This record gives sequence, C-alpha cells and structure tokens, in this order.
Amino acid sequence: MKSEIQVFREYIRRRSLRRTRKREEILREMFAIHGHFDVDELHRRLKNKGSKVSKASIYRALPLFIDCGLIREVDFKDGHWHYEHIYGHANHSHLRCLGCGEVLEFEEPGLSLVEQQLAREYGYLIKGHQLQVHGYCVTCQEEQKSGSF
Amino acid sequence: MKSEIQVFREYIRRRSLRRTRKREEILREMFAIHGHFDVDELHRRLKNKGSKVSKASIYRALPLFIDCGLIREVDFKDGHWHYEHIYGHANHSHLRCLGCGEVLEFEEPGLSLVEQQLAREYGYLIKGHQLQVHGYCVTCQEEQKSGSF
DNA sequence: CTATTATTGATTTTTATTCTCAATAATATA
DNA sequence: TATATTATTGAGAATAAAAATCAATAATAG
Repeated sequence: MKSEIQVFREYIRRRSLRRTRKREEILREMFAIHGHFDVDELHRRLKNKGSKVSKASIYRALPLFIDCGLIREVDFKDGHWHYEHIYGHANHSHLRCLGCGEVLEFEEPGLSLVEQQLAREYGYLIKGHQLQVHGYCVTCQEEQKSGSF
Repeated sequence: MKSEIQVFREYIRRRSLRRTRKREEILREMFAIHGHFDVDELHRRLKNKGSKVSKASIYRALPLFIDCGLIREVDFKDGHWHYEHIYGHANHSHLRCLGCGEVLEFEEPGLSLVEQQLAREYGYLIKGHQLQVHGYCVTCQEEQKSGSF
C-alpha cells in the first residue's frame, strides 16, 4: 500500500501542481495527529515545531488532501470544520451526543453496498459517504429528565 | 397525525417559551416551501409577503424547529446551511455531485436498524441521522476525463 | 541558468451567524 | 381588565471561519 506522501505526490504530479516543502510539512504534521483535528490545532502544532507555515497555506492545502482521498471533513456542529484521516483507515461513522458533544466511532459495512447500488442506479462515480447519527448519551439523558425533549 | 404547528405549539408550551406571531409566521412560510431552503430564501419570501420578520428572528427560530423535530440542517458544502422538512416525511439521504452540486434524494430503510443497534450498544437515545453520499454525476464524469480524479 | 508560473505569508475582505440592548409583546397574576 | 414580569424582537454591531489579494518567493521546464 502506498504511503500517504506517495499518494499526495502522485496527485500533485497528476494535477500538474508543485511539490512544495510547505505542503509536505503540513501533510507530515497532519499524519502525526491521531484522530480528529482542525485548522487551528494543525497550525499550532506546526508553529511549536518551528515551522512557519501560515494558516492561509493550511486552508489552501486541505482541499487538496481531501481531493486525493487522504482526509475528509467532519462536522461537529461547533462552528468550524474538523478533519480526519481516511486513507488506510476502515470506513467509519460517527455517533454524536447532542448534549455534551461526545463523538463515538462505529463501523457500518453495509454502506458500501448502498454505494454500489447508487452507482448502478444513478450512474454516479461514488467517492465516499458520511453518516452521522445523533442523540443523547446515557449521562445527558439522565441530566435532562426535565422533559425538554 | 399532528400538524406542524401543533407540534411546535406543544414544544413551545413544554419548554415554557412564548407563542409569538413572528415564530408562527416563519413556521408557516417555511412549510409553504417544498424541498430545501436556506435563511436567505426564507427571509426573502417573508419580505415579499409583507412580513417584517428579521433575519435575526429566523436565525433564532430555526434551532427551535430543529429541536422539536420539524426540520433538520443539511450541508451542501456551499458556505451556509440548508434546511429540509423531516416531520411527516419518509427519512431520506442525499447523493451529491462534487462537480455540479446536484443533489438527489434516496431512501435507505436499513438505517433505522443501525440506529436501534447503536441505541442498544451505547445506551444512546437516538434522535436521528444524516447520510450523505458524494461522487460525480454522469455529466461531470464525462467533462472531467482529464485525469484529475 | 533563466524564464515562467505556482505558491506563499501577511493582510484584508467577505459573509454567515451570533450577540447586544432598548423597545415591544406575551403571559401570569392581582 | 390592568399590571408586573419576563421572553422576544429588530437593528445594528461584533465575531470568526474561510476566502481573496498581492507582492515576494520558490519550484519547474527548457
């Protein structure tokens, strides 16, 4: 299996973009983070390591990483985008608590069949999906026994 | 089956909020729209009908409508939120084209089983889910035969 | 090595959404 | 019904994420 950086370099070449030091710094730092991350965290970590990559460059690089299938956006309903690795990771979905914001991950293999079905039915070339289930965790259910939902 | 306005009024009462003319104007106009809508469209339509509801009030009302299960947010990746009716509608998911932005709806009944399974496994009180599949429609596939994906 | 052109950083701009606060309207109570 | 209480509203200001601008710089092709 190709490494993330290989995937990215091939993408860069395919699109006739330029392979730059900054983009690869961002990529490397991004893959040093396990789990979800956002622009601010990525920027902060790069800064701490002495890298002078600007936020602008991060904002410009992320769509490329998304486009070549390394990461994807995740919406945690807190005002800005979060990202997570998908390359080399089993596809997973999120179960999010509307009360405390906790996010659990779970796998739902049935969805690849759904994708195939949609491809057949509508002629789409499917690139991926996102499933998010939301509700209230055990703790928040207990706290909100006041009938507000 | 209760009407939308009934559902909303009961919610308002349950939460000890106030039943106001403005909120019900917004609600009525919202249900006069079939399909997806956004804040701007709702505001524009209310204005055209002579209603003087402000955008601020719309922004304040939408979370209530979401909370009582009348509508939900949909993310079309175009910089602002869209909304759609869910009360009294069969649950559906979205197939979105990454090229032209076309959005198709499809039903996926299997997901209610997924919800039940998650409720059992994690003790969550499930309120709903969102599934979005993305890829390229037939037209956009043909246009982009230049190897960019 | 040079020319070309994409990328970068610093900054500004944009724009969706939230916040503020005085005025108003809805509800509870007398 | 009149009054007190308190939520809601509108207008505009504030916030903040993301995108745009532009001169300087760096990567690539020849």
